[in-house]
Amino acid sequence: MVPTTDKYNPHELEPRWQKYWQEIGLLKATEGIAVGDAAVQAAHSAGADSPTLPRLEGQNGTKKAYILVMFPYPSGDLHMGHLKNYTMGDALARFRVQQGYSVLHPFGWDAFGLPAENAALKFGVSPAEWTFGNIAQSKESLGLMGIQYDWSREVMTAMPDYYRWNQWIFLKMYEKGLAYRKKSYVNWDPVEQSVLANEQVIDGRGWRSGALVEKRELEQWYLKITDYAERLLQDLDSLPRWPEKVKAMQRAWIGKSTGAEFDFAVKDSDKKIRVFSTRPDTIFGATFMVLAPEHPLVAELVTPAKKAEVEAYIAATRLKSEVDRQMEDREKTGIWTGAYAINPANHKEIPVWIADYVLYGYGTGAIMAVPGQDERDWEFAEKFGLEIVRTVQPPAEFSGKAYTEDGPAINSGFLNGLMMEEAKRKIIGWMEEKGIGEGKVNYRLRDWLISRQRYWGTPVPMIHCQNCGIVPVPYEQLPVELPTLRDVDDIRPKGKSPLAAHPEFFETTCPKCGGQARRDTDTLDTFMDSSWYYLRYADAHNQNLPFDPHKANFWMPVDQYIGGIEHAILHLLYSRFFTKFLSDLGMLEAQEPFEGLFTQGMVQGWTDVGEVEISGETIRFKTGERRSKLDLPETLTVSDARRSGAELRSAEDGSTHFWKAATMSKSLGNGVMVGPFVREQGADIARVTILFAAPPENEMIWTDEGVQGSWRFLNRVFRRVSEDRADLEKASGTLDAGALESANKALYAKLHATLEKVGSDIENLRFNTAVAALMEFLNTLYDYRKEHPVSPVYRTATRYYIQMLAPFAPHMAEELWHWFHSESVFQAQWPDVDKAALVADSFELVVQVSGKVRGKATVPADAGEDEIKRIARGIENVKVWLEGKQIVKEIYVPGKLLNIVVKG
RNA sequence: GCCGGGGUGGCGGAAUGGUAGACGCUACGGACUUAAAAUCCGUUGACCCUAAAGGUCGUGGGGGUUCGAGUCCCCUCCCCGGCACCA
Repeated sequence: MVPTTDKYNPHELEPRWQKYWQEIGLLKATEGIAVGDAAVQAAHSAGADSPTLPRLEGQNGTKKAYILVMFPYPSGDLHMGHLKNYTMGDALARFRVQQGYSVLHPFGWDAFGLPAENAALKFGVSPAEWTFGNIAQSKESLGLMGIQYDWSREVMTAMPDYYRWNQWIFLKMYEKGLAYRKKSYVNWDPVEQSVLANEQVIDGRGWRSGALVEKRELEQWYLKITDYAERLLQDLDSLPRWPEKVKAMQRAWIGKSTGAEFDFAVKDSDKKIRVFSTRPDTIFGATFMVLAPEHPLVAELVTPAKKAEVEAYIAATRLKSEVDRQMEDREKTGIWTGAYAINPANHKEIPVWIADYVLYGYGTGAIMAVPGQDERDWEFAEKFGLEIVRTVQPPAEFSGKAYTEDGPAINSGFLNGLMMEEAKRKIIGWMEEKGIGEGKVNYRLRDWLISRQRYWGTPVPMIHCQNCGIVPVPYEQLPVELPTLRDVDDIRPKGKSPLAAHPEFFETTCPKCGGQARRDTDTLDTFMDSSWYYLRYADAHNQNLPFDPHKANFWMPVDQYIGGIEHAILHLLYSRFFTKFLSDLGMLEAQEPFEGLFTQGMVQGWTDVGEVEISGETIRFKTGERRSKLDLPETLTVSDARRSGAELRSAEDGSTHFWKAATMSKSLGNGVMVGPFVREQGADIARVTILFAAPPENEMIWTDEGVQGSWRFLNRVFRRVSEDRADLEKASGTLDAGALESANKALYAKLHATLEKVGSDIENLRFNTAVAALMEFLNTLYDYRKEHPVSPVYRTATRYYIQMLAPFAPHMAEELWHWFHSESVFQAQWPDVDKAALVADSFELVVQVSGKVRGKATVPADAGEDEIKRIARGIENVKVWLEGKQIVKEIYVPGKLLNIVVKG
């Protein structure tokens, strides 16, 4: 017998039930078999009191639910901000368990990466030790919150039995021609001392270090994600349960544009300049050309007279960082090469310029400039006095410069009079006929630069042999293990991989010729680790493959993925790419990894930004550290502060401090830490606070008042059940839903309405309204008990109530459930909604006169329209408003409302 | 500039075209207490008028569709997020 108590005491009951869930393996996932079925059946055959039949069709008929939260970088002690998405995932997973689904709710660690290296450098511990320490701490916090995972499937990317499959996948990609090496200008992060992929450079800065990236010409490994560009774009349309925002960002990143690629001959030369344009129809208006300064043709085209100037410009461009190039406020610069090209459409000679507004990395690195139809070209032409010819007729009222919309072609020879689309078709046909070009689709997406010059990652499984060139490590030799480096100086970034200083690692023999060879000393981008971890959960201990396709096919796709918006492109795009690749390999049926995606809002905490001085309307900060972290100016006005939601509070020493809600973070030190909070207040209180305070996609502010509210609510639940306990334990007849009267009938109806709402709200992750419905129904239970004894309906209501509470406050629900039942509340089937109960036998009729509410009456549900009208006209106030008026028409909405439209 | 999402009480926020403001927080009043806390009960969009009732206005602003609009359509302002010389 499980011990029970009669006073709500989270500290006592929470650890007890956490232990119990571990013992019964509540979230142990099993392919194709409903979790807990055996236990449920045993409980039932033992005659346990349960409102519904157990789910017996588990073996083959059970639906699966794969609930996944983005696995974290192991960062040690967790605060409430970390816990929000885990709490959401846990509530959803528990709900699916209650519904009898086969649930996979796993957890793991994105354990490779720079923070561990940085910590190693700072504290002199090995990255592995630091990581393991953090994992232990984080796990403890998760446990304290009662968040349950199938820990038997825990994944840790820094373990050889995980990253060997990174290497395996990399080799498969190499076999398929999707992993390749090339020399190119790459993004170099001077702080991380490593290269970065395009996606990892935000506004010209490293996504993690924030350092301005430099361009370096290096030979690196790439993954050919561009081969999948079209599918990555198209399949976004197959994801209705993704936020529009994320899909829009991915579409923009892929950046598909349709146009043509074609050649311009160079005057007095056999060279050709190839350009890409989305508006080939405007070719007659091409009055000059522009090449990117890096374009290789520049050196060949430049005339001797212009050589010095052009070279100076190229040199100046090279000195500018990406950010500089953008910060110049778009003032166009450029220089004429002295050369001319021939416009193939009208055979005019047009000058060839170079300018840094043309990017070498996109299209062909050269453009035909059509100032009449392109704002940038117009600006350039205006500045340098180049010819402007309109080739699309703007509407009469048009007063701008370049006209970029549709219209009939003019000054365009055989295209004249055609609208844009038609003109495009015709000119592309003409180009193809003449052999100077063809229709072309271009993508902004670049291949994924995957090698990194850092230690704490997966070694690239490649061998460089003087005789044979690049040779892949044979599959049977995997994993290529990362050597344990103990000396901090061995780890320190030096501009090339730390592994390059370790002959014991890189010295090897060539698998092909057996001669002396050298291992690749770079490591793989850690985003590779997270691109397929969700598949490893399906089969976490497979020694022969990354995962068994059968198991992956059972669980995939992930039904609900929950995580932060910061991965809208990075992780989510890479994962979609990997899923498609593995699917092409025949490893997986799913074309998309995540069927439902939810991006949760941040958790904010009230933060003391620092002491301020106030003179009149002006607030001046006396301290600066937190202020600058929050991007606040040194002085601001009182009204601006108020408008931003900030508060001025007096400190104990009499000074005034500036307080503001800010995202909880380690660096601000404003996080409500899980351990201390749960020990003082309780896990269920924290869970309810997180889930109720705001819609989950919004940011929420963690406040003491919110915590108070959760405490009050849970106490009221506990008190209600506890006060009725003795009566509820007594047998009190059976519930006959069809024979209920008045208050009992109303309670039953409200119960089922709540049941339906809570169920659909959880499915749609609207936890805040689900909790609100539970609060509302609790008020109903209190109201009922003021006037009525514990009855069969009330017993059922209480029982369902505990079940409905369970996803949110699982510890309390389990406690209360065990007062009356011997199995877990999560093993009792979620009740079915009695649809008949939702049909009331009377309703409150709203009577409007000309659209304004003038009266209400309770009427029988089966009242006919004529009777409704009669009742409505009998209402005193309605009579007053109808007095002396002529009824024009009456609109009756059955079960709801009657609108009497009058005139006069 | 372009794209995506928003604008509802003092606050967080509810509302399949059908009673706007559910639920909670705050505040105020009351009960309990020697007192405080906790708890419980009540009030809490603005305004008018009440003995009871009732009425007017109200979802950023302006127009429209409709018997009826927070919700649909057009215009406009503002806020948040993303992208931004991508030819």
